[in-house]
Amino acid sequence: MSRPTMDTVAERAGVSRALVSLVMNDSPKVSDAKRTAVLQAAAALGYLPNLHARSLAQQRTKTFGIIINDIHNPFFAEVVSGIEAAADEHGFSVLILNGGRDPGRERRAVETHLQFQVEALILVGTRLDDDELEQASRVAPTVIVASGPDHPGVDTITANDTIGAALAVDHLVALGHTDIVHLDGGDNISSRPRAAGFARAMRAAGLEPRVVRAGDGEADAEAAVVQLVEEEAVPTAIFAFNDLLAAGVLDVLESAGLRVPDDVSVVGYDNTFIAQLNHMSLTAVDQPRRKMGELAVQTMLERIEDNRTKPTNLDLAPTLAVRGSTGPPRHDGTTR
Amino acid sequence: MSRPTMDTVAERAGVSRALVSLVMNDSPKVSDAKRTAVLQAAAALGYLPNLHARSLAQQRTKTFGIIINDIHNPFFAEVVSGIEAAADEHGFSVLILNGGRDPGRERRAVETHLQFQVEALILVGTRLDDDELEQASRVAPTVIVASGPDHPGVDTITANDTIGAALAVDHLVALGHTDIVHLDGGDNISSRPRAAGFARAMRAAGLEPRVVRAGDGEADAEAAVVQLVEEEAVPTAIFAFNDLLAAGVLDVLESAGLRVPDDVSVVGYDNTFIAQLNHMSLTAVDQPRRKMGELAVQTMLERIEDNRTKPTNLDLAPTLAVRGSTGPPRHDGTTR
DNA sequence: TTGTAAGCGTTATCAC
DNA sequence: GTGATAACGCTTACAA
Repeated sequence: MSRPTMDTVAERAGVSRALVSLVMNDSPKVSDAKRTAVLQAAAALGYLPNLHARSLAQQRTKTFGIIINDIHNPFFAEVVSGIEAAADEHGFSVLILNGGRDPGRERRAVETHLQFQVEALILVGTRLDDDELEQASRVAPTVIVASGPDHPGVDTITANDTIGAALAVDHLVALGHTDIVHLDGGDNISSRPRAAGFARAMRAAGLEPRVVRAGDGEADAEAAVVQLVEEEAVPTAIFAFNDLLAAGVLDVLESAGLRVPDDVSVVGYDNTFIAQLNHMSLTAVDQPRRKMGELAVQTMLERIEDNRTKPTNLDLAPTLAVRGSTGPPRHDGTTR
Repeated sequence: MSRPTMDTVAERAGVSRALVSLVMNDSPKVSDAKRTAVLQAAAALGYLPNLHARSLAQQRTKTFGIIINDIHNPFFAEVVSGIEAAADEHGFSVLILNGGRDPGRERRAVETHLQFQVEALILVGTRLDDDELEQASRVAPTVIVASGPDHPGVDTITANDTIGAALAVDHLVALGHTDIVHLDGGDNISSRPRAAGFARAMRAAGLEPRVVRAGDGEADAEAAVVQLVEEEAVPTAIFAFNDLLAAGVLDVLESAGLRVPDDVSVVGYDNTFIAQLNHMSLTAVDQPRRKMGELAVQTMLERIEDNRTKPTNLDLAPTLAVRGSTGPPRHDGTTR
């Protein structure tokens, strides 16, 4: 099962190894006769170049290292698609490692990527702290995607949480809601900025912001909503940290005998395919995920090829996808 | 930004490069004094071994190449988790490439993996045909996961579709259903065996199987269900090819004014988190995804380390997760 | 226990 | 156009 090498091909084609190398990298300065001879030999042997040897000799890998915080989250999958498309276009390969929501594992993933000599790191939804990020960025250009804008030293691609939250609030206010609660993301890295954006938008509308701690999973909805019900403080609208949490909210409200959107309107965040499922039909803030992936690549390319050194911080504008989970409040702000 | 090499470390620690290598692979035959000297030098320099150089010298990579057919499908993510865990346990790394539902892209991914000298290929939900699979398996041990059992030459890990379909049918029959329709998976590679399992289970129960062509996405439900409604042939229960399709079914039934499970019971396949969302509450056949991933690794290990040569074909037993989308039929088999 | 040196499969720099 | 030959960074006999 030992694979053929350039020498094998060279011998079979009756040429030197260097010639084979030239053919493989389709150099113009090689005669047609030899070229076809080499290609034939290679095909016959099923020759595939050894990337390790090439990287070593070339002193570059044309490879990006991606780390996704959670392979299960559909939000990240779309970012990765954007990265892959853009990388491909520029002749770069992409290595994906799964952070598994675990900082320790993510740390090891960074190390693995660096050992593979990737030319840049793209961290999607990272759990690493600023020190670690800064350290990594000293070894290879590093960009973080979708993890809040405030990380000194590294490049960042984000979608503005303040604007996103305002989009949700304004939509609800326009429908006539005045009693709106935000269920926050708990420990999630984006929890704070999103909640801050909510508070700000509410105040701008002359309303008092109410924030209840929740989390970033479906299961985190229950405690929060139950608390609201028990305190008889159910609002006419709920703005959830993300789609998954919103899905949980939908469910708990239903069990409590409250109808969406008749009794309570619900807004999610991310606009993943969960929101898009017609059965959920969730109004949600949309982050331009693919675009974010593409920009991450572009940002890294600027570092590698045009050796930019000044940090980039791109903050994109989210949009709102309006669906069936929001409507005008039934009464004038009191729960039934 | 040029990174330190073993020579840099050796020089700094005042030893030979070979000694550094021994330390890095923590060989027992090196004095404590030199060991700490080397480790200190390495740490001070931020030394990271170059994996390409190592692979080249060692003539092995201790790496598996995974290709997932669709990074967006939550079913595959779980299989990958199982693979990662098992690989990790045996000191193997894992490289993930995304097939993107596109055979051409998957073909290139196989090639990339082979160029990286992976020691085995794990194809999750592949779209390649038997010829291509056989060809790949001649270069590196290859196992396919979750793509139907009939692929000569390569190892396979599957969950039995016949049993899975029977689980669904028997559950519905036990509830009293006699009029059950299967919406199949269209072009999906698992469509045929699953439909065959359905037909078989129905006949075993003395019932006539009805199969309607659909697909493997949410959007594929509409045409199929609309057809049933228009022909006034709506059954009391629908067994969908997968969860996504079932989600679509739920939605279309709802728009048509039919209640689940009162008017129609619905069963999905895969038991992804979509089924588990309480708002969907979908009864679904469950495949042991993690286990399948673990077994894939084990199967490859047997080839690599114990040089097994006989093909393995593991066919696991699915189970049924019963939820709110199934219940007894309202009437005696006629639609209202 | 440590060092020397050959070799892994490429690419790149020269001569020819 | 083509072919030697020296890197690339590491491992691994074999010597010392």
